[in-house]
Amino acid sequence: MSQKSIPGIAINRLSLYLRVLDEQVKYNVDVISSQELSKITGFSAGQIRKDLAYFGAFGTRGNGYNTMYLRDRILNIIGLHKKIRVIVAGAGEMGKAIIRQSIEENSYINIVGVFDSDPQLIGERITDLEVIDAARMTEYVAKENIKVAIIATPPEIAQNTAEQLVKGGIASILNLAQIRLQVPEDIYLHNTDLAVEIQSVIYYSSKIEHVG
Amino acid sequence: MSQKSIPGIAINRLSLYLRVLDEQVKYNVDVISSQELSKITGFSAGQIRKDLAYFGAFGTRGNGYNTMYLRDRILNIIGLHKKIRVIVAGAGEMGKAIIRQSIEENSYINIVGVFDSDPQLIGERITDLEVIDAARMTEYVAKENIKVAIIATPPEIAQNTAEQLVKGGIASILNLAQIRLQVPEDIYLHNTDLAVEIQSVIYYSSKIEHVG
DNA sequence: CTGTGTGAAGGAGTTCACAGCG
DNA sequence: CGCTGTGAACTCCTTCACACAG
Repeated sequence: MSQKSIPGIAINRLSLYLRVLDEQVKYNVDVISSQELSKITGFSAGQIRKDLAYFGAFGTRGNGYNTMYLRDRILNIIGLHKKIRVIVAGAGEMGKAIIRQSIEENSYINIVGVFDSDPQLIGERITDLEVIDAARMTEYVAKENIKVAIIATPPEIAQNTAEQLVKGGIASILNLAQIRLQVPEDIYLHNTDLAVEIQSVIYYSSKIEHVG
Repeated sequence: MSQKSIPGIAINRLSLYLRVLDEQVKYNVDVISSQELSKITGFSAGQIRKDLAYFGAFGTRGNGYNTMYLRDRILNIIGLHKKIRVIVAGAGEMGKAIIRQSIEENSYINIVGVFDSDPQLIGERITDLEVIDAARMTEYVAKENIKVAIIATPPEIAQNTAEQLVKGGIASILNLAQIRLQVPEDIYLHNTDLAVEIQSVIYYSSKIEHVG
């Protein structure tokens, strides 16, 4: 099952191709070339072809890619066709932002539960989800067989939250808390640290005065 | 001023070293080795030394790095010592989350303005900031000479927002909206797309069943 | 003798250019 | 002929191993 040497970032790009394909399908465009995808996404046409070729030959030579077919292929590659259930730990502003964005702007992300330990938040509704007591999270993950979780808690409790998720049998975590987490080797952990991203942007703000 | 071939990701790691150094200074640790930094951050000791070496020789051989000195050097490298002013476009949940995180958890990010076009939000306070009418953003950026902005608007208005920022003279943008933006070449643009990150985590959730 | 600083080797990801299929 | 699919070249980043300073 281990495809040899697929760049991790290629998966991120597939998500972006998917978004473009959704639009094209909506506008009744049947076929799109790597050249056109390149113009829209900003990635090179060669890279797009290579990304797709990692997983198979989805296009028609001399013609391009069928938008509906390619979209379907990408959904299958990422695993979105299975509508995998995702939970969010933390119902603060970051948790709410994630849930709203996912529900309002992305039909492929299926968030089924939100947890928080703040009694003020428990029971509150975020879109159509009711915030559940975080004390019940481990049990929920185990019982419902949840494999993907997003940590959007304050940094102080993020490690403990991760441990509860692991205890419940989680496979994969997106950590949005501003702290490095320790998890067993067989758990996939991806950190997205917005403070780090901001600081990186600050760094470049002084480096690129009129290039060229 | 163009340092030769510094990996972009190295800057992100510097931000993380900075966070560790802050903690160590707080606990009155005077000296830290690349080995110890490695244990805390999870990056290899060699990589840490190399990252630092891109910018100079900050350690003492046989001893390690002075925590306060190294922290100061990193602040200077990233440009955080100048307390560069940052604005946020969009006062929805994502905007609020960013502002709260920055103000409560990160003393190096200096957010000075928030903008939104929703009359319901204009005038509302987020921590100590009052939401300003988005119609005044371009003028504000120009007048106050703001160089760094975060876009946290709905995707539909993100491109227009970017254009207003550019018109005002922005240098560098962190885009959190779920859309690809077009900006002039001399503007540094970094996209962090949480939907893409989630989908990537979903992809790996089915790929890494008990590695090894 | 410890831990930094660094060239050199290795690996990962991207670009190039073209062969090959429709 | 056009555009995909792909090996080979190239660039970028990481790891390695050791010289060297304190």
